[in-house]
Amino acid sequence: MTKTPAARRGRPRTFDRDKALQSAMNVFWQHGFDGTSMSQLVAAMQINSPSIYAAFGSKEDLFREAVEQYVASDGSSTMQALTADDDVRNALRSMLANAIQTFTRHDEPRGCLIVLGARHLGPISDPVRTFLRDQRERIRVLLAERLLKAKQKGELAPEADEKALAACVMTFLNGISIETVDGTSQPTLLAAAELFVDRLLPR
Amino acid sequence: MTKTPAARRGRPRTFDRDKALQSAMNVFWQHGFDGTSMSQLVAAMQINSPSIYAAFGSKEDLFREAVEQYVASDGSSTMQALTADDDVRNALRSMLANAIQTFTRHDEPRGCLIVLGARHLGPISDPVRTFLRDQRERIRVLLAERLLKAKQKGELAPEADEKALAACVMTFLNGISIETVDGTSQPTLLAAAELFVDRLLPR
DNA sequence: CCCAATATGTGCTGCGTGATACATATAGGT
DNA sequence: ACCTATATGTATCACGCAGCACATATTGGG
Repeated sequence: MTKTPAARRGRPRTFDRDKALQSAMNVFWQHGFDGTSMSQLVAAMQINSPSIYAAFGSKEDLFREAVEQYVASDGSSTMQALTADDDVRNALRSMLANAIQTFTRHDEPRGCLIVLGARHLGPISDPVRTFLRDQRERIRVLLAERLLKAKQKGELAPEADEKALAACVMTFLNGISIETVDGTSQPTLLAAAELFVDRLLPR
Repeated sequence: MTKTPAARRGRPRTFDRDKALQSAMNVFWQHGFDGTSMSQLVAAMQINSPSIYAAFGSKEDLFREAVEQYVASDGSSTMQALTADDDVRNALRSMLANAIQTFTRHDEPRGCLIVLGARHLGPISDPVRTFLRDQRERIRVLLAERLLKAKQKGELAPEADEKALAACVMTFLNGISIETVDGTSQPTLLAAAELFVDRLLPR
């Protein structure tokens, strides 16, 4: 017993609900929930705000639907990579590669909607954003210098790539910030960090 | 020739500029730049907004000073750990441990101001935030399941801790999002990911 | 043909934002 | 004492925000 067409009464929609949701998802993906204003959504979806509210409920409801759509499309392909290959290493590699490509697919990279969606993000020219990025770059340089020194002292294999290692540590360090705010317990993070260092710099 | 006391004219300040800056830093640390309102700053610093503008210039100038203070205090102790120990592994371990403790030191964990400062973050009860955290938790579970399967198939050492490994991958994955919006190039990230997987899951 | 039901567009509301104008208060210089 | 310079507190500005009231338009059912 499939659902009947239901023969809806009243004036029909003049826009495609799925396409409108897709447009909304892209705006949310780029700017986060708080960083996205109704006027931006109105412009991107090409619908006036009362129609948005009528069709989706509220800004928050719209966001939730957008996230579900994201998970079902971009997100699921990344997760499929995890189970597609029989070999764990290949599976992990292709999953991470898939994620990186998804996050950088657009003109202005957006990262992961699930990870950054609750966060505002101003324009790429935002002086605050640029300022902070410079601060982070300094840390990356310090890490590479420290690793280079270790390599010269013979603590690391001569063929070790200190810049790639620094990039690894930097990524891990950035991830820690997300996790702490997420509420991941301190012991869990400390254990993960121990494991990370032990594996990254084998004796 | 040290700088003369300068014998400032006019009505003197009734508040301690450094303490006010410290208070501002804490608010920015907790809520990010956009997420912090002037009224929050007024409440935390115990100064009316005209005095804040007179003493610090603008909200953005105040934020920059707050970040510099952060780098000079909390940030520098983390970075000192990197050079304190002669052994690279110990140095990296203690740096990461120091960072984790700094990020989780307060009632509500704040992560790193440098990493998250350009991003808004609502209250911990924010339904949007909770919703997204749940989505991320699902990914962590999927990762652990995949790794457990691999362990059972003998692809991983029997003593491997799939949950700790999943936590590691999760942290790395979260970090990738930060890096992509930072503008780190795709090849750099892909290389770091390759290196990460190779080291994390040794044959 | 008229009614009920749904969609659309105009224009608004109350609120919080970052920032400031203005009058007043308090200091040093001469 | 008077002038200049700085700090403070009140009260306010114009603006953008999420959301909605209301009238109008367009459909199917009877």
